[in-house]
Amino acid sequence: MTFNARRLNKEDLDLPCQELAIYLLGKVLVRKLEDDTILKGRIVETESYLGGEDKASHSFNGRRTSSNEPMYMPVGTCYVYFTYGMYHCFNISSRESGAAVLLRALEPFQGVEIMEKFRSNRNKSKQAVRKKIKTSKLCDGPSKLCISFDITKENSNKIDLTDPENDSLWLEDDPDHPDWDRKEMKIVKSARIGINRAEEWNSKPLRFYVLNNESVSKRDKMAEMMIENDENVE
DNA sequence: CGTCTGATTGTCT
DNA sequence: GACAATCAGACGG
Repeated sequence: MTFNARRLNKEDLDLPCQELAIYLLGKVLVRKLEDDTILKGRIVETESYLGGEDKASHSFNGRRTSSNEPMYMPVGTCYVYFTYGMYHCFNISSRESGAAVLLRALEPFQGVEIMEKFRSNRNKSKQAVRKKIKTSKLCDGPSKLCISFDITKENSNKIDLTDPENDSLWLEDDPDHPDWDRKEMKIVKSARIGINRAEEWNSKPLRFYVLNNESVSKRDKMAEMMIENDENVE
């Protein structure tokens, strides 16, 4: 049951990479499957990947291949990247050409049973040993959210999230959802996760997540302390 | 809670 | 041929 959900358009998303990453926190990713099932999750963790100087970005130094092409496409284009031989990562291109926002975690609230099915079907461990995944942990990582939402390079790469003709994947503003109070949302800024090369870019605060949200993939205690201190000052 | 390791394959050099 | 924007499971405190 949701209220006043509004689909986000080009103008909403037309922001520089880092601003878009922050803007997306609290927004809702919606997926409509072939059988019309609707999956929804609130975005609670994002990362910015800039172009040019950003060594951790696939578009570093203007690098342009058939694979990273969506990073150079208009705002709101999906860039799905296949990695580690078995996982996908889901990005949304930003205003600047060659920059995109990686979605790292969602708080699922609709279609949870389907997500559980997608997740456990991937697990190769024996059924008997298989543990039930906590709802808040269904999408607490960039590849886990792709598995839960059945997002692959094949079915979602280069899709325009703002195209009204596209009814399989889009974003919504959902300010009046009963169990979500936007005013309570505090944003933590920390270093990105899983970046090995890229030296000095490792430390830059290009990851953004909602403080105290159970679905965040990895907490940064130091960064969270900074926020607590800021509160005391006010 | 934290740290470590094996799995697995498309993509680029 | 080496690497990768990860994950699940194992093990230690």
